[in-house]
This record gives sequence, C-alpha cells and structure tokens, in this order.
Amino acid sequence: MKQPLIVLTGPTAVGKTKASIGLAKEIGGEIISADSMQVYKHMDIGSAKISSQEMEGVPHYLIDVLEPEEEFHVVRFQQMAKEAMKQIYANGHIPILVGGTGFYIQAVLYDIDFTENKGEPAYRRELEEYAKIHGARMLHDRLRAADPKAAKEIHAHNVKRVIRALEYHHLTGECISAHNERERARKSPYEFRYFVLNDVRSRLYERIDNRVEQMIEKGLLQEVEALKTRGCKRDMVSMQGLGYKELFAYLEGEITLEEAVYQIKRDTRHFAKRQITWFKREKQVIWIEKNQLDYDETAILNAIKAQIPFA
RNA sequence: GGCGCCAUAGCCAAGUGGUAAGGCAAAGGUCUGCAACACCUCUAUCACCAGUUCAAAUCUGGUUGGCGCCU
Repeated sequence: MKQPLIVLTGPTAVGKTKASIGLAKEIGGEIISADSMQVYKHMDIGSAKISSQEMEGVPHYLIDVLEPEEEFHVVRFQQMAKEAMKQIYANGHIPILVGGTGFYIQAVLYDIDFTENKGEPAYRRELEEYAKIHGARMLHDRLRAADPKAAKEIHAHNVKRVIRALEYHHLTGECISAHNERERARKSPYEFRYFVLNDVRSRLYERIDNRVEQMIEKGLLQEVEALKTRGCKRDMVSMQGLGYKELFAYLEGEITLEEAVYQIKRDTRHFAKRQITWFKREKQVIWIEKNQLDYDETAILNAIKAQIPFA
C-alpha cells in the first residue's frame, strides 16, 4: 500500500504557513518545508520563516538546517525530504510538504531520478566560458549537434538550461530530452493530495507589498548587512533569495534603498505569478480558493480535510 | 487678461510628411541538479475638430487640458 503524503503549496504570501499548522494539528501531521530559502539559518526575516512559537509544537523539517554559505539544490532537497519522510512515517504520522518551490515538490512527489551523475565542475566551467566567448547562439548549436530534441525545447538564450543539457549528455552519454520524457511519465509512489492555496491576484499582490514593508520594518536590511559582514557573497545560492539580492545591491551602492524596496515588491509579485503558472500545469492539484471560502480559516481547513480520506 | 511651451499605451519615452522604436508595469507561458533561478510570448493608430497633401503623430487653423513667464 502506498504511503500517504500531503502537499500544501501556493504562491508566496498566500498564507500557507498558517494553514499548514492548522492542518497538521488536525490530522496528526508533521511538516517538511519545501522552501529553498527557509532551509538557511540566519535568514529569518527575508524568507518569512516560521518562528518556533508559530509552529505550535508541530515538528518541522528542513528549516534552519544549512549555513548560508552552503549550496542547496533539488537533489539535496530531495534526499533530505525523503529522509524526513522516513522519520515521520516511523513516528506514525503523515508528512505534509509545505512550501512554494514547485520544482522541489515535484522532485519528491514523483520521486524524480537525479542520481545518474555526480557533476563535473570543470566541464561546466568550460561550457560557461564557451558561452561567454562565443555567445549563447554557438553554445546552443553545440546542443543541437548533441541532442537536437533538447535544443528545440530549450531556448538558445537560456544558457543555464543549455549548459545543463550539454552537461547531462557529456556525463551520461544520453540525451536529457530522453531522460526528461521518461521522468515526465512517472507516477507518484505516494497516496497523495496536492493542495494549492490561492487567492485573487489583486489581493495577493496587496499582501505581498504589505509583507515586504513589514520585513523592512522588522529589520531585513540589518539581516542582510549581517550576512554580508559574515562574508556572504552575492553569487551564493542563498543570496539569490528575494529581498537578499536587492538589498545586497543597495549595500554595494548600485541602487537606492527606495529602488531596492520597489524591486523586492515587484520581483516577489513576479515570483508569485510564476508559481501560479507552475501549479496550473501540475496534474492532480486541488485548488483551494480563499475568496470562495470567504477567507474563513475554518472553512479553508475543512475544505482541505474533506479531500483527505486517509486522515 | 497677455505671451510662450507642451499634449504619443497604465507609467517613462523615441519618432518632426510615407503608413507608430524601446524600457517598465500588467497579462500569458516554459521549466526534471543553481528553480525566491534562468528563459520565452505579448499590448496604441499618436487629446479633440476642421483643413493642406497622393500620403499627417509629424504642416496650418481652432477647441480642450497642463506647465511656465508677464501684467
């Protein structure tokens, strides 16, 4: 029999955290964060990290487990999440995957296979160099020679993805297009329910703007300053986070504080939009529209619970 | 009251006789080892009216609105 798994996601600032606590308490769940920034210590304000008070005793995994200098990516997330799930099942509880990183959710939900290659930094660097010297077009031509199907699917300007496709081919001898096709057909090994909490766009954007203001008031700038003093560099994965990269630019004198705040709001809205696009494409998702439930927390919880037969 | 300047998409903004650049915002989308990343698609008939001309956002006259200066 398949193991149960609940996914609770939605665009940033929609209210996932709050709903997740209510849900966990009702069904005896434990929470695994599917968030690429909340894993990092010392990044509390900007990542809108849940506080221990807010956890209300519900066990949380993958929050505050890495230093900002450490690298984090899907593969690592997948490993850690699977481990956490094992623990939760051992506790006799239901894992609830909560967070806004759709890619990460997909990786554990469908147990996507990433293990085939270890990566070869030298080759990757060579490709980056090549792109810099000869341009994205030429790099894309190389991909066309190696994996024509992938070349058709990946836009030439998208250097990052082109490099990965080339790297994959170099490392495995297989086309990444073939790999993707195979993985796409995968069925989830879990008995899952995938909830997407959503709200009216204008309302969501308003919440985002307000939340950014609050972050600034709470001292986001000081948080970023501390990270900078600590030695964090802009090219670190952790410093790509919303709020961090913009304030970093401010601290280095590239933009004014006002511009930085404007950009954080704008980029966060863009992010929310991209998240929604992602969830629209995912199969078997259950949309929970807050406005249709009159923004009533109990109603939202009940709507979710009603879809969970195994709870 | 007089004189001068201006009026192009939600915002900024090119174009000064040949059939509306660009940027931002908004919207839609891609994504299978950096994903809070990276990338793609996409929005106007030029304040209004009349005239000149084969042809006007571009020239002329008027109307309306805004800005500046003067009395």
